Amino acid sequence: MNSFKEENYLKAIYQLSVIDKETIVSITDIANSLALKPPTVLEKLNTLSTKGYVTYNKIEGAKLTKKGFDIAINIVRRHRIWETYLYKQLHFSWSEVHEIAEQLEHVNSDKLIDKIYHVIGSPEFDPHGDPIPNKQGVLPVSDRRPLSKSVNGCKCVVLGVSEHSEAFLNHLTDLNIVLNDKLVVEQIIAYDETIKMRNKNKELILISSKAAQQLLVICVKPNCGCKIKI
Amino acid sequence: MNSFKEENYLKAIYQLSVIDKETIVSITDIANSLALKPPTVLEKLNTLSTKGYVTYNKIEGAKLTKKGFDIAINIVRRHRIWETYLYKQLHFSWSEVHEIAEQLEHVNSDKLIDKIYHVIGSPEFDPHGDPIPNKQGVLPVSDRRPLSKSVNGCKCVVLGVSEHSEAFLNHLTDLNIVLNDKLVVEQIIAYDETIKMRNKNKELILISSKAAQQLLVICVKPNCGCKIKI
DNA sequence: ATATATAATTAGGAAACCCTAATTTTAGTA
DNA sequence: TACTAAAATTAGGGTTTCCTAATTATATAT
Repeated sequence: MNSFKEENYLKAIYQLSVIDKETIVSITDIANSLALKPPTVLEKLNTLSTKGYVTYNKIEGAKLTKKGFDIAINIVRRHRIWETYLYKQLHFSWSEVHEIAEQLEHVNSDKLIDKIYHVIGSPEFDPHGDPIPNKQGVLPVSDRRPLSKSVNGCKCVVLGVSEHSEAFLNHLTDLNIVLNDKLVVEQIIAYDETIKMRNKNKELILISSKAAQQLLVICVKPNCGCKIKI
Repeated sequence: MNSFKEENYLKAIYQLSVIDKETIVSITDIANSLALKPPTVLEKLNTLSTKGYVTYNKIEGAKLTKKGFDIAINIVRRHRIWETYLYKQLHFSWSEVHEIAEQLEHVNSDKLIDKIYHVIGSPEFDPHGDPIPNKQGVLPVSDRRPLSKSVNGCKCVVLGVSEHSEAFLNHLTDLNIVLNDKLVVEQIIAYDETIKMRNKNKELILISSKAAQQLLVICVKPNCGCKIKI
């Protein structure tokens, strides 16, 4: 019975809180993320608060309650399932998928989600490498981590990205990095932490620290020395 | 740029005007069909009118302009395509399909509709026998007509229904009438126009005039004498 | 023709959502 | 510490969407 708008508020708060567990979710953050103005957000936060979906105060910022979290994580689940379905089943490109999923995620039918989730093979991660929460809202665990946390000699596979901007995705294309690529880290340049690595065709790739922080990989061998905690 | 709500108004006006070309679409009709109150509808009709989607006055009722018609018919197109997709591709039952399609029809992506329409084989009619408008909003022609317009001895095939109520669909199930059944009309009882007919298993079926008006069929042989204009 | 339903309209108001323009806090810096 | 920039909040207002209650038309039926 909760609206499109409310779902988007809860999703935004969830997504802002996931970026960094410590920092508080401020009104300004939410306003920026939803393209609204702070007073609008404050007002809505108060009603969401009376409805028991969030708690809010200046010191702690906005926090989802269990009730609010359940809704938010479910929207995220729907979004990632739809994205995967559009990509794998209807052959959309990754750049097209997000916008349509933003609409489809609000279609309220658990049975529909169950069916399309089954069709795509009930995966734990979407093609971007983002984890798909299960029905209980629990995210699958994985050892994926930013490429930036690598050590020399590490062999890893590209699982996804943590930034979805057009600019970043295009940059990866330019660098000739694609999903499921195997990369071997040759050197991490001490001065600016640029990473020198080779892909499966032994081509040399240089990637900046900034970009490496947004590229998610998994080590081929466990306990290879990389800092696997994301 | 037109909202969910506006789309539903335009669709409602379209659907009410299709039932009977002559009768005017009144405020009360629209209010009933959308579960709203007359003043609400009147107000909206005025804004839809200034926006150029409808014309309205007490004598002629609400009428779609070309602009309004184009939107309405497109929603109908999306709805019927989604219903067919849910039924044929995701194996929903017909009773479940409508409610979900009511939501999906508002998802704004022509490319998505194109894709799923292609997947279901670009049919001209949905499994209920309802015609699917093409992109230009033109309905496919067909010789389907109500069973009630039959003549004795007519052989026809069940194509669909013009009433989608639970009660009517259950009644058909009770009568053991299913889509694509071939029926042979044996007698139309003069007094109350009850139709006596047999299905492919030669079982005798009696159907009231009221129900026969809602059951859409097509004659197996053209020019068999039935009044084919719907 | 007149009384009585039914439909349309007007009036007025509430809630949801969103804004700008102050004002007040809070935090960061000279 | 005092000043300033940034963030939060308050005040007040606009639009949309929906309502109830009252009024005016329009049919319908006796």
